[in-house]
Amino acid sequence: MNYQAPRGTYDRLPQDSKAWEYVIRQFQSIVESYGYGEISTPMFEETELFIRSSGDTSDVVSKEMYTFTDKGDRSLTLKPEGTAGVVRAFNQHKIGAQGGIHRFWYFIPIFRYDRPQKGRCRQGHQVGLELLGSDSVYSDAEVIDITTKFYRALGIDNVTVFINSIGCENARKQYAEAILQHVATYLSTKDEEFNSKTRKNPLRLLDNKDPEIKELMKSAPKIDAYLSEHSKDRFNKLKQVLDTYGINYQVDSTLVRGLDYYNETVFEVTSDTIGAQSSLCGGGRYDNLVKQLGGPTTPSCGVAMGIERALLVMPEREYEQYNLDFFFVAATDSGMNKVIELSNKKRLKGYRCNFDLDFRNIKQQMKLAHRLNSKNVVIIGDDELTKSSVTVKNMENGDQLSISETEFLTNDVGAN
RNA sequence: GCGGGUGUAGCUCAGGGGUUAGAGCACCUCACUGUGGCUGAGGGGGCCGUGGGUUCGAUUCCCAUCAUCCGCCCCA
Repeated sequence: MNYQAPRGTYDRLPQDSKAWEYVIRQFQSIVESYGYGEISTPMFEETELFIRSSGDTSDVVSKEMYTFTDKGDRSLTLKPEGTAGVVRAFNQHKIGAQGGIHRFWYFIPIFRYDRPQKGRCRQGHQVGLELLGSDSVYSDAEVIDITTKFYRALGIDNVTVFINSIGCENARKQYAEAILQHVATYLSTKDEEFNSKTRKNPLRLLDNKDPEIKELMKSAPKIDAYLSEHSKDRFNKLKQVLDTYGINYQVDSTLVRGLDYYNETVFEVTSDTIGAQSSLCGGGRYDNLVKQLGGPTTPSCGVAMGIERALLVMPEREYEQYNLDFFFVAATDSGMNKVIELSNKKRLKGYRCNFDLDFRNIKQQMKLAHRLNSKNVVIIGDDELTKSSVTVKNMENGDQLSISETEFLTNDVGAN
């Protein structure tokens, strides 16, 4: 029997990890420059948590969750998104009890039972951040600013953020009603499944790709008309602040989010180069979620960015070519002890060192050094042993020099 | 969950109802017993995804299944 990774999952091998680590490092250094701290929550939570936060009509909850019952008969779910866990931890540890603003970042796997496709896996990975405790438009702007900085750091040019305001819950209800009225005649021609799906979340019609629906939605009412004065002012202020930041954005009044907890500002960055899964990240405000999950009133916003998708659109870049600084070669058996001694001393100084565990002949050892991409080879044979010296060979240009052992250990010869 | 494409060597891919299934790259050995890459010569490697059917005979045709890719859907 040959085993393979479960459908929709993949192994990340060392050669893929350079790009991966680069992405994570960029994210981390950006969010840390804004004072965000890492939060790590369990990979699974009570199923109820996700149903309460994302909403039981969302596809994520209704058909994509990895839910299981443990031996204590608890219903648990591998997390399909990051926000719910952070908010749960925030409430559990009473972090918001004294008020104030709290900034978290995370890097997590997410699990969704869905048909695998380009940019879509059953175990995906996200980096994200949550800014809890501020209802200021400056908090929206900060999150959007970090998002654009992140993509720019990855070399993804001309990042455009699509933004929209979906207002407060009340406005959304009224607007949803208006949409339903607008499509009433059309709905009467469709089957029951489509009808019930549409009635549950009418706003999804806005970004539907069906040409017929697209045409129909052109004449549909716009959300602006249903926004409260407060929401409108807020959205206008946000646009001004984004201008101040110099952020490239575009208002898209059809932009809605699939998870129920969002309100007011929502945003997304897309790419047309990765096929159907064009969304690189999604975020927005969730002013009621903390309270809804049992905490204090805590207006908040956040964003989650898909790592797999970022990697798809990211331009190729050169990563460091060498995996080792020194590969030690023992020309004869008597050199082996010295090889171990010197490689360990160099390792303690932070150099990446290795040698042939099988101690084959010098030619084989050289080949191995080459294959392991070592910057230098250090040759230790009988000559070197009697002179207490080493021969250092630069593997790029083939230059070779003989230096004393002490000089080799104290100098940074061959380091660069 | 629905539709379409593809599964042949480690990788990229040819091929084709009939002895022993190919190429390029990679790998190993030797030329080269204290020196990798370059060159030359040689070599190892395959249940042709899996299960069933048709057939004298299937890796090739048919069905199923699994995986993978693309689209729908959904979303990151």
